[in-house]
Amino acid sequence: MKLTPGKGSGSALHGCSWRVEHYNLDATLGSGQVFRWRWLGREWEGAIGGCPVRLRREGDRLLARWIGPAAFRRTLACYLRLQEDMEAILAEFPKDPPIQEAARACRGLRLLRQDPWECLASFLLSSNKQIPQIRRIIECLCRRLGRELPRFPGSNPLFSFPEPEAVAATSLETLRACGMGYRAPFLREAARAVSEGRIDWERLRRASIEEARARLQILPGVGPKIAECVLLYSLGFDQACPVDVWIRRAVAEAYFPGGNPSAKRIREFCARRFGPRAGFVQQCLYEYVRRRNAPVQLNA
DNA sequence: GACCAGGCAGAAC
DNA sequence: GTTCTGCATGGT
Repeated sequence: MKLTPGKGSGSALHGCSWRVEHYNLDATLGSGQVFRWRWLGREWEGAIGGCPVRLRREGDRLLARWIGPAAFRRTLACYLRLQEDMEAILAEFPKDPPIQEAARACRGLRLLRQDPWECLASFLLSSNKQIPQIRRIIECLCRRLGRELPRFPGSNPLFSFPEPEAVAATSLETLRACGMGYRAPFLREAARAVSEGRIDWERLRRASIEEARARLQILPGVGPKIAECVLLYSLGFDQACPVDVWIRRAVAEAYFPGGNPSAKRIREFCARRFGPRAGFVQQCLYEYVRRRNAPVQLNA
């Protein structure tokens, strides 16, 4: 069923633009912190909170169109973290040559403020998977359990991220049919925990990072890396620092030459060295080493 | 066929 | 406490 924007303000086509500095949209939407944006050749298309969105850069402006209420503009600005002072954030980066080099190479790379449920579910599906595979699994999940959203003229079908209640009520066979393998029971249990209120996002936002981290790691399948992703990308903890295989290799190479530090030692090192904006530092380093070692197709 | 991927859990040491 | 191993699946 193809839906078209109606005349009501809740499903109308809206647009706006912001003047932005140091905002690399391609790097930000393609940097492995989020998996559902797709490049259409001239602009990015995605869905936030059930609203289809298209984004592009033109000169010093960031242009947005969406199908939904006019007030969605504020939601979008929050999601894109447009109010951030990147100069001030970069000033808090460590002065180490490896970090400064990564920061220079990734100027304009931003962090997003995502929906915590979508973020948790996405990174639960990310373990031991490559980004293109993660994207395919999530797309399949949305097609099967999400709802079809209104389309921009000429657009392909777009689906919402499924609600936790929908995932909680789904059979493991249905989940596994999306190619998620052993992660299926982890995803369903997380969906149950969220839908039953055992994971309370507002409470986690107000908690200390230590408490929020511990509460997330109670969930099966959520360890140090996935917990840090949720803390950083959706709950507002900029000091959170996901350490994955890329960060581990890069940090070991730069700071432990000839050594073979354990994952735990690398995590502790990053938390200590990267400072209060460790999440931004980590994102720059991640993007930098991925570009260097395996050129990223940002517009793919 | 071996190895790896935005990891994690449980067993072995 | 740290290290090793299996886990589903798909790509190289």
